[in-house]
Amino acid sequence: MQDSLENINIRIENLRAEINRHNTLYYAQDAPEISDAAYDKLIHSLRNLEAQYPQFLSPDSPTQRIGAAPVETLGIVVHPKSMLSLADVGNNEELISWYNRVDKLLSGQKCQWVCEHKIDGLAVALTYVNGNLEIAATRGDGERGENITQNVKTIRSVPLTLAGRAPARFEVRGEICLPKAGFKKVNAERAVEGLPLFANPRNAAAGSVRQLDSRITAKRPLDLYVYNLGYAEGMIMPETHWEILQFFKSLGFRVNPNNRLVESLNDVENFYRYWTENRETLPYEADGIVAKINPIHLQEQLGSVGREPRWAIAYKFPPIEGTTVLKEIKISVGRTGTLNPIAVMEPIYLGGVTINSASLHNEDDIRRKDIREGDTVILRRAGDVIPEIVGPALSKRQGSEKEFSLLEKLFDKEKGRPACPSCGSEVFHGEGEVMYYCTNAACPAQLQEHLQHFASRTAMDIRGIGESVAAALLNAGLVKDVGDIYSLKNQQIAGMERMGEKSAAKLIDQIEKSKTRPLASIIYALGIRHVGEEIAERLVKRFNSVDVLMKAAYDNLTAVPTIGPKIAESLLAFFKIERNRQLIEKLRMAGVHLAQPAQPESEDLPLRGQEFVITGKLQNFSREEAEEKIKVLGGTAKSDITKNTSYLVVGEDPGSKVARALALGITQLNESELLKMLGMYKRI
DNA sequence: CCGCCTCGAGTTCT
DNA sequence: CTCGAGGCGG
Repeated sequence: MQDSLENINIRIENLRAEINRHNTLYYAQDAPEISDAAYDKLIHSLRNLEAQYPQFLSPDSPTQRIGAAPVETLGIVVHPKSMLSLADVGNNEELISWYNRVDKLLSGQKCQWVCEHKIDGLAVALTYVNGNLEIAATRGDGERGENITQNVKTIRSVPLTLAGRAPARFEVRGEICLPKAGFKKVNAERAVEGLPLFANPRNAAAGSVRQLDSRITAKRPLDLYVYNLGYAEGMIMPETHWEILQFFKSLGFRVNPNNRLVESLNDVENFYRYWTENRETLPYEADGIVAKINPIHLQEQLGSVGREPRWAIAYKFPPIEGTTVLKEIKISVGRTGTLNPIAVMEPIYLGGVTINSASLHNEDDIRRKDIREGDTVILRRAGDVIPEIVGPALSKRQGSEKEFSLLEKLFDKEKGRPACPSCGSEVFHGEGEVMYYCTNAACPAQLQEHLQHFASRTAMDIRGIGESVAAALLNAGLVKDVGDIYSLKNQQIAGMERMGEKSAAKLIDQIEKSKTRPLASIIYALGIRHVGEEIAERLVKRFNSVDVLMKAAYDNLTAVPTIGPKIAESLLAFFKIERNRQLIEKLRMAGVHLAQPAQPESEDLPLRGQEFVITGKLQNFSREEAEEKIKVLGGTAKSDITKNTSYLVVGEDPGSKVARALALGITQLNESELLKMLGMYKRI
């Protein structure tokens, strides 16, 4: 046993070397040789060995990335060479005049440039001694920063031991950031735990790195991109910035693969333009580009002014937040009759797209933010894509803007009362409610939305009826209520614009198929207020047919779990309206299945009581198909994770649900595991 | 009555 | 993905 200790030490060392090699391949070369799972296995065996033989534990071991016990405070580190900040320009003229100054100082010497992204993160300096990470420090005020060594060691793209021959002592500088995906995950977790959310990835990265307990840092998917040499001792360094970056890469650092070596100012401008358009595609937040003079001797010749080097410049991207004029607040009618205020704005180009309008949700929201027609407003395309009006730019307010009042907006002079903008019907506003409603079930605007909803995938699943076809059917007068689609004739459809024989036949076919949709989908398709997919499902379980449901009294309805007074009244009101009763007759005549035999409730289906949520793309079937299969086996499929969720099925490119599942300790399944689970019961 | 958990409805652009 | 609203338990 005794003599094998030496062997164990060798095994441990070999494992560490192997893991470090894969780290380099993964982070620096971007060319992994093994799967993540295989990598985790290596880490796992190393951790086991180290736990068994603690005498071989080393602070440089890749397992130390899990973090260490908390410290009281972070220490202070004095930077041997101060960390400067960058001068920045905000437009092309400023860039050109900056360039001209430099050109003059260099007396016209031509040189190459390196273009990089200005990643929105936290600048750090890492000191390596004899190839090992010694100290990691924040930028601080440029002279002294905080010691964050323990925390930085948990970041996987930070090499703890270098892969090649390095200077005896040197400092590398870079940016620690939290990639967008990681940011979303972290915030999702915090939301679950009820903690305040980080405003942006930069704050999240800074907060993570300054943790006193590095075990918390270890859980944040931080990244490091290196971009500068601080200083180096004991080795001759390459003569250009570009070569230094390549050298860093060979040592195992992650260098941004988007960096470019270019020839002229024109190339710099092109780099900037390209990334202004495409920055949304980057995995991290970038707030601009940085252009650096490539030859080190020219950098030295230029030196610095104050706290800013003269050989580099930051060129900021136009903000993803912008201001524009709110021309008018329009009211649109939703499918349930909700009257929604929409901001119509001067078109503004923001983050790669031109935005014309944004929802203002409701009157309360508008009042709260004090948004007025004519205001210059601040528009944001936050984390996700949907534009949001943040508020008015008060400094631009003239005084002529008018406060918004929905009722005033809806006021019809001829009728002497507020009226629906589409049909002129009366408007209803429930006590204590935020939303206003159009009271006319036959309102054309509502009808179009309703038709689209009726045809939607989760309702009647009639492919081919989208916005334009729905509008066309209504305009042509072919459809007065959704039931009319069942009496459409091929020639009628083919006669409409942009509709040929073939599409018409297809549509008729789809409509025919929809007659056998599950009863719950049909009830959902009716568009009864407060009755979505979930409630429809419960109603079917209890009542089995539309006829029974129509006859159900208030008490029968509220006896169903999760159905209370509001939903019961909404159902009663719906079925009381003559028009709706006629619609149901129309559906019946057309042969739509309005009843469904009682499900064998007591029969023990294999997945009974199991709740599934699916995230990401599946390979073998669509999400809907997968959900259908789960339901057939007695399971339920939901769209959101709750504490009752049994499994999260994780497909390709999953969303923030993974984080939620982790936080709630919910079992995750990959697609093949789901298939296995479904396959086991295939015969049933 | 309040706070928690879910569900429902609307949402921009290409 | 967000907020509002409904249902229900404490």
